[in-house]
Amino acid sequence: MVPTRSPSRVIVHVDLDCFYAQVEMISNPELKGKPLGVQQKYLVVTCNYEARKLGVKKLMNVRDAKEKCPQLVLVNGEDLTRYREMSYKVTELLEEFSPVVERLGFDENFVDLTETVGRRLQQLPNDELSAVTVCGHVYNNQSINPHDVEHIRLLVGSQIAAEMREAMCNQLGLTGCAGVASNKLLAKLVSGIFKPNQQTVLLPESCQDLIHSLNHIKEMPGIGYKTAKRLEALGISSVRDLQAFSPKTLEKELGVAVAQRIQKLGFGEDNSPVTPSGPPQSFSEEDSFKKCSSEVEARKKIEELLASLLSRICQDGRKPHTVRLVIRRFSSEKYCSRESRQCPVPPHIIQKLGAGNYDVMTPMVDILMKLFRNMVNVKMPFHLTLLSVCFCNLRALTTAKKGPMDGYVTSSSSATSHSGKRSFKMKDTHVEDS
DNA sequence: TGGGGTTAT
DNA sequence: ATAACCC
Repeated sequence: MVPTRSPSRVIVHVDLDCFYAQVEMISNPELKGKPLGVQQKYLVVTCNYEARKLGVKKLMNVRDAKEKCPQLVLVNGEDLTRYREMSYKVTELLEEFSPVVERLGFDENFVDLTETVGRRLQQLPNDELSAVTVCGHVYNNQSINPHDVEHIRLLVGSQIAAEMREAMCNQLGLTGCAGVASNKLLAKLVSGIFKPNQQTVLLPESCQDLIHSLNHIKEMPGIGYKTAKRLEALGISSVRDLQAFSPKTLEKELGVAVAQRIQKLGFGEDNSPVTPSGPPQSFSEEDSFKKCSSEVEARKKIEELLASLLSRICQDGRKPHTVRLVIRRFSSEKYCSRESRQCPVPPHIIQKLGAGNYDVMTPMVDILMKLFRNMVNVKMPFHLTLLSVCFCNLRALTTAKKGPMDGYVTSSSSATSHSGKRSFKMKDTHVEDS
């Protein structure tokens, strides 16, 4: 046997255009054609292209946006329910093309099309292979080699990407971009090249051009705020700097795992798999505000968050075995510093969660207030700017019944084993059940 | 900077 | 429990 090299992958990154604004325009078609912004608190978190043409940017202050664009129509987007629902419709639609779909936020998905492409090529007679055409743009306008199998595979990927966008438009009324390449990093980078509602395929020969088109390492997905700052301190600001930097020194500075991963990113290499997201691992609701400084005030807010969460949990059907409370304290210095406490959801409450129960509210609020007092000394003055409640450690069912099935792997226990693994090590703070 | 999410340590 | 990353 000759060692056989696995074929390179075909990955598509699908990125919806100004997603929240699109959902709002579907909800209220009168908004179409007008400059529209979606507002959360005092921020325009996203806006449609009419608004962008008039100078509105993402995450712009409402004041600045109105000043730039007085005709701007604003809708409140603090309730994510409709966005979340539409987001999962998109993911489910994409899963029809390949089960290997990974969500990134609400408006982006990666799909591994390697097998789908392989199957399509097998269906094709050999003499038609070189007749395969591209859908959409080719990055750099690079010429296609009809005798290069890798080219052909990516072109078939571009055809499938076009079918995906057609289906999104026809079935959901949504437009978006797509990028097709041999890994997630490159697919993501190339999807943004032609912007709204277009798609682009990257052929391997243009890979270096694509990554060097980035003006700064911070634009590299996977290099965030913190790492970019540390790299800058090392004199690394361009992708070329990152490529040329001593690997050993980088490992000492960032640790071997991060160093090796990001330096590979710098060469356009990314072997991370498209990991099917499946159902969410956690449900959370949060609210930010200028000031919350009393326990009763906090309880009120926590009750609101909890009520929404319980209805979501109920719809999902799975049971959360852990609950967490998150706070943000007012402090001008620390950027985005949050504290949290979590504990197990008592078994008798877990049981009640299915039947749309109302009397879980009171005991759950009691638990959350204990977590609250564990973090906040309510006898001292305090100033919070955010509260968040999170349910996680979700499991299919609570089948602890004894019976003839004991010792067998049941569908519920196998469904639960994966998510059950990750949290048993975590420490929960002890709150006595009231 | 909102209101979410994920994984690694 | 926190810190990093993503949108």
